[in-house]
Amino acid sequence: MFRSSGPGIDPSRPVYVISVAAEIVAVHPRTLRIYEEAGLICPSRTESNIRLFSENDLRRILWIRHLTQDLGVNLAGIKLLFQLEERLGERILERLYEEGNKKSERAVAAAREGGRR
Amino acid sequence: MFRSSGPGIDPSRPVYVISVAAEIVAVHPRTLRIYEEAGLICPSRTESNIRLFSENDLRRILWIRHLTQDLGVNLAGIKLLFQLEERLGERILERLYEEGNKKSERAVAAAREGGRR
DNA sequence: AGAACCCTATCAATGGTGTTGTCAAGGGTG
DNA sequence: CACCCTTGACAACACCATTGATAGGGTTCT
Repeated sequence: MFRSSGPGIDPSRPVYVISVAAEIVAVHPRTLRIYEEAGLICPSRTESNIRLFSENDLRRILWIRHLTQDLGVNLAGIKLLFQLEERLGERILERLYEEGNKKSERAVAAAREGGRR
Repeated sequence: MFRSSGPGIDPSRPVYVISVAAEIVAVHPRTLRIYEEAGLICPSRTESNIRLFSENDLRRILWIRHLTQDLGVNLAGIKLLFQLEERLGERILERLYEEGNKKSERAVAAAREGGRR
């Protein structure tokens, strides 16, 4: 499903520093920090406290983007949805809104292509 | 659970006109019309097109109030949550946030007491 | 060492949302 | 007839989401 899910590549591995992550998902770094403050994402940190985002983090960000930009849900609503997801087992929201997710994944793939040029 | 769930009283029976319903749940009538426009509530109508709210409608409104006022979720988010509830079977959200609901029910009971004076 | 990035924290501008409020013009009912 | 209901529009107010800039300080790489 994910371009980078090939052999030897772990989608949960933290690799992108905030400026790179922000460029890939086409969002201001400030916004990513706000998402983290709101408890919506939780990127890893290096020993020297620098945020590192994984592919899974990017996917989560694009999912948040879909909810806010396309559906108009605010951050409080997204937080509630994520809490629901935790309690009801993994991929319920995503199963329900697969089209949105596929869109997100295409966007990631495209963005990563673009970021690589 | 509901004071009015006694014998002979149907919580799904449409009885309250908008001004009465608004007074009971302590919300402006304008707000209730906006909730309906947003697809969050669907009160019955008389033959002459006048809205009639049931006890269940009031409970739903107080649930919406809890989500917006206490949790800060916006109407788009609530709509999504309601869609989830529909697809995942009845009272999932309410089971998760029982304290909020009990609060809502106490509020309804109190409001109806007050409205009766 | 210096450039370029990261960190936190703060302030501000912009556009959008939620809620209440009011006005108008018209219909139903005591 | 008075009063409440209807829809539709407009406005005010406060708050939120996003982007942007700034300051002071740390990390990484060349």
